[in-house]
Amino acid sequence: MRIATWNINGVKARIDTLLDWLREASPDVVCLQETKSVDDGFPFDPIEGLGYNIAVHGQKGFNGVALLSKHPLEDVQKGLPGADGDEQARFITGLVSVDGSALRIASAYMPNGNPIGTDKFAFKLAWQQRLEEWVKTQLASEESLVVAGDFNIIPEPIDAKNPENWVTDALFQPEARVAFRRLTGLGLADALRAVEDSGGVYTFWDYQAGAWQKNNGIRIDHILLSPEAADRLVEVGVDRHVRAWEKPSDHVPVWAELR
DNA sequence: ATGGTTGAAACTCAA
Repeated sequence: MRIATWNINGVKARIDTLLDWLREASPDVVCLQETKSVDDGFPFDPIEGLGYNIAVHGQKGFNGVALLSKHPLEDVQKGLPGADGDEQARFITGLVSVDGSALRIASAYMPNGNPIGTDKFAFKLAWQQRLEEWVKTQLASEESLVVAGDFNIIPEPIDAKNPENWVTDALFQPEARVAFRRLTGLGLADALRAVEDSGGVYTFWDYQAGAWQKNNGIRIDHILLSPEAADRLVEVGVDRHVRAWEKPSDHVPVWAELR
């Protein structure tokens, strides 16, 4: 079964691109981020037409996450626990059942956190802490777990074409990277790093300053797997060709094939 | 150092 994550940067503006990619890649489950749509405006019909069940957690203008699944989607939960009054739609999980075995899948859109030294960066660190607590709870249960999404974290210097350009950016701050490393320390495998030599593999290229043309990219979209899920991992990929399509998102899909 | 681009929705913000 193939599980993918993609920061789509506006699901309504990107619907034709999304449908083209769904037809091409035919993933079983897709975690979307930055849908930038209220739930009522989400383009359910054309996606359902390709055989997907859909769960959405949107808000007006910004953020927004969704799960698409060719298999039954149960026990959907919206929002990341741990902070009263957090209205930002950045987290949705569901239980996907295939052949009698269940997999807990989360679509996560971690705060960007720029600029550093502001309440935005503090919110990012707090959100990472809340995600860690949620993961700990899940790992204590019997379910296999996949946390996929835009983590807005460059884990290591090899995950950026020009790491020196990111030293003052929230995506490359030591505190945020350490928080990401705590997730892998809990036993979650960074799928791409586990299977491939992931140096020089990027998932995001800025729209500005010809970043794509210069391959000035970063790897910030990740698929994290619990030990039982990692045992089933057979292949990982980044669909970088999608970045060259017309009207692309600034992110490309990342996927993992599980037995 | 600055400016470079995009989406959503409102004439600016977040990324």
